Amino acid sequence: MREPETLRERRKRELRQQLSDTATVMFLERGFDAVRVADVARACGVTEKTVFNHFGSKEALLADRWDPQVEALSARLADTAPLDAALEVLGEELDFLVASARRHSWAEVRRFGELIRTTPALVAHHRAARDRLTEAAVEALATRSGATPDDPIVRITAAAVTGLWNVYALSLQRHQAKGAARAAREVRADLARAADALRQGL
Amino acid sequence: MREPETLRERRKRELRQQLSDTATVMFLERGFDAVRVADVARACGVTEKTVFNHFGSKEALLADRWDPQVEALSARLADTAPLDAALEVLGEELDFLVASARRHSWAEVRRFGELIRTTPALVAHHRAARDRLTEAAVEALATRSGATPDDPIVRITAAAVTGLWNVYALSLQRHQAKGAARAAREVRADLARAADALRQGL
DNA sequence: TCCATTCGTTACAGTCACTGTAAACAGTAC
DNA sequence: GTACTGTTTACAGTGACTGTAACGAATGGA
Repeated sequence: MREPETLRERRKRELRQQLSDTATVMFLERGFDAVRVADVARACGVTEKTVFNHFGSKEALLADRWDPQVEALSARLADTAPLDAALEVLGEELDFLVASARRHSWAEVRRFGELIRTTPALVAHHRAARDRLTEAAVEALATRSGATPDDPIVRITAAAVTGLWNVYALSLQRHQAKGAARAAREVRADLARAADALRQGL
Repeated sequence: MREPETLRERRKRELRQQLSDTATVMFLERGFDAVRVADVARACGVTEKTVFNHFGSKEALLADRWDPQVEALSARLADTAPLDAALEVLGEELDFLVASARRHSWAEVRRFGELIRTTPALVAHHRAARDRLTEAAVEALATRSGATPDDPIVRITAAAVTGLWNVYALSLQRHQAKGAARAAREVRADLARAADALRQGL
């Protein structure tokens, strides 16, 4: 079923990757605002316009983990209870973080989080991604339950589930000083407590 | 306790109001993107720079209802259970909408919502406001319960409560064609259902 | 192997939100 | 009246993002 990749497609994919990787490193080194899109373009030997042909905005250059998470959540929600689905996805995300910490360093991972948290434009981008997550949850929950995506129960469930990402982000920030493994454990515990609260009712 | 307002202060307040009102009308008439900040400035007999002295961004020019809602929610949460507090605030917001519909017209109110929903920059602004709401809820809940603002239970509660604004927005959109009074009633019902779901547990 | 089409890159010109600064110009306090 | 203070202005920038036309290189078919 999978067509062999044509040369044009490979070049495109590789350039895209190079742009994103280069930009991410530059952002981490100098800060998001201190890097101009033209800088990233020059570093990759292309025109500024080319960058915008590949990415819709400067923020989109940052290699973040949102798309995989949205996809993972959608997939899980098809056959798992909402809260469990969220906990599984976030658990995998923690695994990914710990693995990243091994590949690079925990300090690097922390700096990445810090960058997102302290850059207004990236915070906004982050919020947009969260909305995409909620929308995906609504979609999946509606499909599963046979309700319309307008159903208030579906909506509030999706919102509550997405709230766990809130807890995740803050808990991670809170426990990060304890090191990768320990932090991951604490975050898991916080998430479990939050999920229990939702299960039991407010 | 209240100092009499000096002339400078009055001028400032009035200009600010004029800028916001003028901009809002222009946005509704021509669309957000078709109005340049310089246009608003010119319409008010002032420089573009002056506009930015009063408002931090073009989006902030739009007269929205977020600040009062954030304040109202904070206040209620001090002495009311979270879900009830949210329902009361949103109920008052519906009253306000119905009153606005009487003052202007329901069509006008709908166009305002449409403007916000269809303009990406305003959607983003809206998301930022929602975060402020959540943050205010966290603050109030933590104070009330004696927990820290980092507490996962506090966080998830705040997120779930803020989720009701999600339901509100969508429910309003869904029922708007039925007219102000009827729509308000339906939205109230949807909110009550969503709140019950949270109370009972997911 | 040649040709036509397709598609990404480039050069270039432009828009517009937003910023910094210094000078002019109030209102305010004494 | 005079010094002080806060706001507006004129002006000159920055940088993200867009549209367009020309160019060149991969592609698919003859």
